[in-house]
Amino acid sequence: MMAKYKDIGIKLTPQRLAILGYLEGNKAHPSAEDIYNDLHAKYPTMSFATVYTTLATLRAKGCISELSIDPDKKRFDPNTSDHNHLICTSCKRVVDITVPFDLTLPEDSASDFMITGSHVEFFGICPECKKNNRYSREDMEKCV
Amino acid sequence: MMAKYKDIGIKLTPQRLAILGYLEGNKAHPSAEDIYNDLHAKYPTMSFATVYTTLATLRAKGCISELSIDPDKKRFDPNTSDHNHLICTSCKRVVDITVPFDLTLPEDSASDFMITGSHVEFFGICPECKKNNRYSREDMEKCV
DNA sequence: ATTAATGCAAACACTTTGCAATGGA
DNA sequence: TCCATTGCAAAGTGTTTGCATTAAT
Repeated sequence: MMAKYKDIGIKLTPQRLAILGYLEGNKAHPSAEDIYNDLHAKYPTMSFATVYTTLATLRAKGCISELSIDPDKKRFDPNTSDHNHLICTSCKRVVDITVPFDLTLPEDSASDFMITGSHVEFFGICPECKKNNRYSREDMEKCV
Repeated sequence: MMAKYKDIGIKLTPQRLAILGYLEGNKAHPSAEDIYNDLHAKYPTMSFATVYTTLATLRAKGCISELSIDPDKKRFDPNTSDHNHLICTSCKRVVDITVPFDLTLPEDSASDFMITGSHVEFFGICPECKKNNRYSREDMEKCV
């Protein structure tokens, strides 16, 4: 995410500024629906279409990244620097993992792919779900 | 995936046997649609509903796992043992990575989660897409 | 003034579900 | 026989798109 929105090179409409402001420093890895729901109260004219198209635009500009961490919906991350994630398989909360890992892939394991990146996901049960017993054996086996 | 299907403990209908046979040793990480398309020719009565419900049943029985590697559709893997994946961000081909990684997560990084598993995904461009120039800068930045 | 962005609603893609009919066990 | 499974079609999610209107530059 950029410091000054003008540098992004897109028209700064009130809707886009609201979305940019919402995402700035946001560590919740929100879905499009999360964003719409939270912003619609304050910006009644905010539409789903605008949220979706703005997210697509910001992604194309490299301002945010799209996570396929949740099998049921896309989640968005304003932190585009290299990092990994820890996911609660019960409530789908996602938290950042900033410790680095050595993910050197032996040349002969790469199947002649041109490797461009990697991502580690840890699965688990978050403290809240644990405390409230909101988890089952299935949740624990399920890796999102 | 089990050696003898009887051990799974489900009714072995022709449709389920077809799906089980299709998945056995399958390294393509097919989607429900892939499975339906490939089997429908041979088993004309095979329906989408049966594919979906059978996949859900097999997953609940622990015979297959569901991957959220592809943001647009669920992919299924009959290999339920611990392994990782390499994904072509252009054609969405998924290949197995069997080399192990040390993914020890420091206690203080786990945010009090009860860790239950992990998964590494590598992104890249497969040889076919590379050869046919079926990739863009966007594809290479896109991490599925 | 130009041209891109907006809101709406319809369309789309993937998945799930209700229900009567079927067929394994 | 009995009850789970099937196929169909409808419904349910999440996402994208066409288009007339609006507004940022």
